[in-house]
Amino acid sequence: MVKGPYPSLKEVAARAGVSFQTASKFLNGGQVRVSPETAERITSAARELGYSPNTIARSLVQRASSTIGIVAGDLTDLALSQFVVGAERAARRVGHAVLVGTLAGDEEDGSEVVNTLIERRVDGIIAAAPQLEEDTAVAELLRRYVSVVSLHHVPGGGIPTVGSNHRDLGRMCTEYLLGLGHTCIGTVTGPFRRLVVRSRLRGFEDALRQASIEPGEDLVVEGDWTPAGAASATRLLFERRPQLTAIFVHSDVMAIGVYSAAAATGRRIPEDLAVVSCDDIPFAQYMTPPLTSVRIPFAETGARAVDVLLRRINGEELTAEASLLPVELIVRASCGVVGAPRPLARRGSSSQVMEEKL
Amino acid sequence: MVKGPYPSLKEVAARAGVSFQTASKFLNGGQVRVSPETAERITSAARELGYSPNTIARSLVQRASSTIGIVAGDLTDLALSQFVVGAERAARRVGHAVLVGTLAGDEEDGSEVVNTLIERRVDGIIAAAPQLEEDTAVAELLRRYVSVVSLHHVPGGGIPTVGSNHRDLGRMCTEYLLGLGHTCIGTVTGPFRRLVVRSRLRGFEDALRQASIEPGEDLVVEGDWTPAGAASATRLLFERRPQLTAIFVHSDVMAIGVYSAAAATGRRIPEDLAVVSCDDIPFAQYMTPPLTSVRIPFAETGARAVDVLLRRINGEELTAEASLLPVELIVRASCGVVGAPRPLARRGSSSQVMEEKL
DNA sequence: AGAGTCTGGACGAACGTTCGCTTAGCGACG
DNA sequence: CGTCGCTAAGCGAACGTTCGTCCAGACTCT
Repeated sequence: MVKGPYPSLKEVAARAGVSFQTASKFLNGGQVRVSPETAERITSAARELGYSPNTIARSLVQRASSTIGIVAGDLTDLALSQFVVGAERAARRVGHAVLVGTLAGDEEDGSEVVNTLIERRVDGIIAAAPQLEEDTAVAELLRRYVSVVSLHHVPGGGIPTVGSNHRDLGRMCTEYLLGLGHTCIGTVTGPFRRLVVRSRLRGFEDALRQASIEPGEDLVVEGDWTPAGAASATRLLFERRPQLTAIFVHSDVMAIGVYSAAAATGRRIPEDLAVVSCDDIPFAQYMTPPLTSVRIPFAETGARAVDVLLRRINGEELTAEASLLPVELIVRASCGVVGAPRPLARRGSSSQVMEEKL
Repeated sequence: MVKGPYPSLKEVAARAGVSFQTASKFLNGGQVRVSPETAERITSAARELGYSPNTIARSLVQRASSTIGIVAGDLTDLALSQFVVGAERAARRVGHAVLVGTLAGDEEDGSEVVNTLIERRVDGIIAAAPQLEEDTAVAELLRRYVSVVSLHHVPGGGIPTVGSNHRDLGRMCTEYLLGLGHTCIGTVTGPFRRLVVRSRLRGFEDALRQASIEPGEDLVVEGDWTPAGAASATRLLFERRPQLTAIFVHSDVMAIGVYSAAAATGRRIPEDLAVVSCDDIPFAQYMTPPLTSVRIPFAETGARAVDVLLRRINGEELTAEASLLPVELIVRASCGVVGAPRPLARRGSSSQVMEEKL
């Protein structure tokens, strides 16, 4: 199915009786002076021919593609897909298109994906793949060729990050449980090799110390983001500390495992065990009992990432290494608080300020 | 942060002491004869300079961008994100990149998104947005400019479709329930304006008729893909037919609502009510009881879509209007069948044959 | 009335490739 | 010994834009 070639500026100009450069300036270039008659002739010629500017040629001379690349991890993950959606909309609003490369399999060659983007001369790249935290080859590639903003930490540094303050997040959740009167609180985390996980853990420990509780190592069990892994992690916590009354778990998907482990050991939620989680996926409100969880603004983060990236491309030197977005605790019944949800918010980059205080 | 300009072929050639056209032929063009010495000189010059071919310039002369566009609906939907991942990997494997445009808000201008892709001269477009079923403006645009393959029906026809046979799917689910001995079976569907929904409904009716059961209209209630909507639809079914013992629901997310409505009316699953659903999202196995659901191969469909698109671009006339992929019923406890999951598969385009038999 | 200043538009060059044609050199063949 | 054919490489043109410069005419000012 070969569709006809697109009409070029030359053809439009010929039909309008002007030089193609004049047509170019009028149609695509911004501010030009043409007489009203020629304007009309060019406009209608373009309309009749169905002219559509060839961005490829434009990019070639302007040496900018108006396209940004996103290297995404598992798009099936709700967090990442929301991020991509937010980024794409923001990019489109400012006239940029988005080229995505996925990095699903853990042993896929990230360099290959990045090279595809670089060969297409994207103006910049947004890295949104957790596995890039450990990939020095890709980090090198990114640093070398192109402006980059990342959602996660990239080895070697020098790449600005956007996201939320996860140390704050960990502290907020823990403080919430402490405020409810819990004193023996465990946590089921994501894999330790992830920086977010370690940050949340630090926040968890911060809060406990501030409440004069020693954050024992036996209160922490590493999970693997799956319900099954979280379930066995939870059972381990119960064995170590039968008197445990609250759990801070690092994802809603793992919270499912926490729920089932609680049921399996005869504990009721929230009467015997309070659970607070992270992500606030849509499903959280349909769990029984509905899950209290931290909403992380992934879509907004995507938009922010685009914003930061575009500024870097324009040569702005951004001050903060990290661009922070506030998270919000969505209170539901899993901690025993009933009635209308009472949001407990942390606003703006005040989060950063708070971190610096400690 | 302005990164240095990329080295061009001319620079590589100068360093290697050859003409840039020769370097071009050797590095990017396939089959050329160069002497071993020059080959070596060009190779090392390219390596030392960090040469990366400029696909933009290449696209300009070849009039093909090696890029395909995907117009995607709500990427947050697991089905669509899996589809996109599958498509992207398949495209990359054959040297194509993927430009995505999202169409999240129901009243976003689809034409704008498609225009962005067309201006970038994508070689073809994959439409993966249900809302395009009703958008004639976009349909017109697509038909006019570029090769297209769609996941959904596009108004006006003429655009090949990939996906699964949903009439078969509906029949399969219903037959499964009939085979279990149920005779009063209701269904909670998606919105009727979607073709998939109507196809599944036809399959549902096919199966009932074949079992000599009249498919009464009161057995069908339209849902809106949300758990809340599905819950009230389910209650309506119970009011109309208190003796109902089985429900075929069109998505796992809605199945959550079915479960809660069953609980609210004092029915146990699977003892009093059998539930079979569609999508088989990861969460289905963690519901209580685990949900029997139809696995639809979204990732494979994405890969197939790329395959079909590329063939169309190359001028192949595909025979079937629809390229079909088999679905598979994943049996879990929600229909009362316990023990090891017993997959019930429909293979290949045999599905199509079966549809034609009726 | 001549010099200066706009205004509308034309024109050449460049962006980094690919592609087809030409050419220099060289051995082989009739 | 002239011609043919082959190999390795060069060269010009083209792809569809943007951008800066140039130019002819009309108008203004002194």
